[in-house]
Amino acid sequence: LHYYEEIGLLKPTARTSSGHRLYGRDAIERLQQIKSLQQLGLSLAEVDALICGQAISPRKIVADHLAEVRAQREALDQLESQLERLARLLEGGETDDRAAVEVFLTTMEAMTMYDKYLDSKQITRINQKHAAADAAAQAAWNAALAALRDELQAGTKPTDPKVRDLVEQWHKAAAAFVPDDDEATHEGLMKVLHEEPKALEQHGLEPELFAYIGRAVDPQSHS
Amino acid sequence: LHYYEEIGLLKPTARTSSGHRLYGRDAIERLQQIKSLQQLGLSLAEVDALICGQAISPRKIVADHLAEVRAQREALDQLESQLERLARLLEGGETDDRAAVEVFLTTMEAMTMYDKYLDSKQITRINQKHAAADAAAQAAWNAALAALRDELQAGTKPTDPKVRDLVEQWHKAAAAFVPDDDEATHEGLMKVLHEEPKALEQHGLEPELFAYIGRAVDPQSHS
DNA sequence: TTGCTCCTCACGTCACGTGAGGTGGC
DNA sequence: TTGCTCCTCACGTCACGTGAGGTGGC
Repeated sequence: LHYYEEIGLLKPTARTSSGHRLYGRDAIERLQQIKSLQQLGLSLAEVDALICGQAISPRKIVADHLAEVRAQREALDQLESQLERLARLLEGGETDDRAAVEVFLTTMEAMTMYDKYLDSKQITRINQKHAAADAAAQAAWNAALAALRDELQAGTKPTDPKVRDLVEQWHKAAAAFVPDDDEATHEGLMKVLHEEPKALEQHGLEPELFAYIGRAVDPQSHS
Repeated sequence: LHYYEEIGLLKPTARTSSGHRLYGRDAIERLQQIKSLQQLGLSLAEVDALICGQAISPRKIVADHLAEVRAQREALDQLESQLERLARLLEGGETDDRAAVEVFLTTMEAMTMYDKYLDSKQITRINQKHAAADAAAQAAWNAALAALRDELQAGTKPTDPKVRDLVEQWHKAAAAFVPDDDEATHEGLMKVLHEEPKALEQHGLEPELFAYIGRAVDPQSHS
């Protein structure tokens, strides 16, 4: 209240001889106006412009503010769903706090990585599919990768039918985790895996193994 | 970036002989972590607690923040609809800025008054009904009030059948503006009119006229 | 020599909140 | 005399941004 006086918004109606502030009806009404306008999210500078009769169009101020509030709310909407996503990912995790922080930071990193290549709808769909996938699908994925790793270490050529067969199995296992009706999602995921080595790591894939699979699918590829 | 250093969040990996800061891979990774956590809406103090390994449960932090963000978003939702309401009310109004400010402040005042007695759903319904009402309904309302005002000035007793008949007409006109299927809305509106003289004024009713109508409806009332 | 970036230090932002130290009215 | 509220003045908040004035590297 003293602050409003300092910036010239609200003057006490009078002062007692000892200096105490006295507020009359008019001052109280003005205070209520100020508070109402503030509740709309207007800054005190804007409130001042309106109340002190700077002849500014209130329609414009309200419209501008509405646009701003809409933008903020949309940002908060997005933030909310991101936090929900994060909360779900952390749900079953570590109970030890130090380890949990590790997981947390890694998860965050993964999320920002995926956000670079996929939009929020695509990510939501991937998460849904991922949550719906059962343990068997996970096991199949791991088994295919382990077998491929063995072939890589044994020096089997990527063009070998055995390898191609394993890659085929791996693809089938992957299909349980990824929506299969959207080409853009597929492309985005492949981009992540190609350009972010850390993303490979988080899925239990070494870059060498990924390159090996790549050569099995497309023998012309050089990477 | 200098600020992060000041509060001890991020140290440059090294300095050149002339004092220029050099940031290595590790510092950049840390910076990305900081930025990610900030984007989630965490304060730098919380980021510091997480990153510097104060062993704080990230699940709790995320859950707390999610609750906070939800509350903020709900507040913004409400603010948004309030601003929309205000924008609609100002839509057809004054083009002169100074007069518009008057209307604006009066409208604001009315809105805060109604908000004290009715919840947002009730207000939305009233506004819908109000917007749907045609000019004839408005004319009927005005005519009934004008006739009642004449009877009051002529000294007709409120118990007179003529007056009761006019009050009946006024009630019918009012029904065009107010949802008729919710008792609570009715009660709230009556409370506003009884306790806020300014609300009466905004509807073109003097307190004396309102009291006169009150006596016509309920002769026992003393006010 | 001329720009250029980087340095440090300090102050401003926004709407208050919180003391420190003092005084008037009951 | 004892609490109580009110006064003024000044500094803190949060995450920087923006100068002022200076210096190193090309």
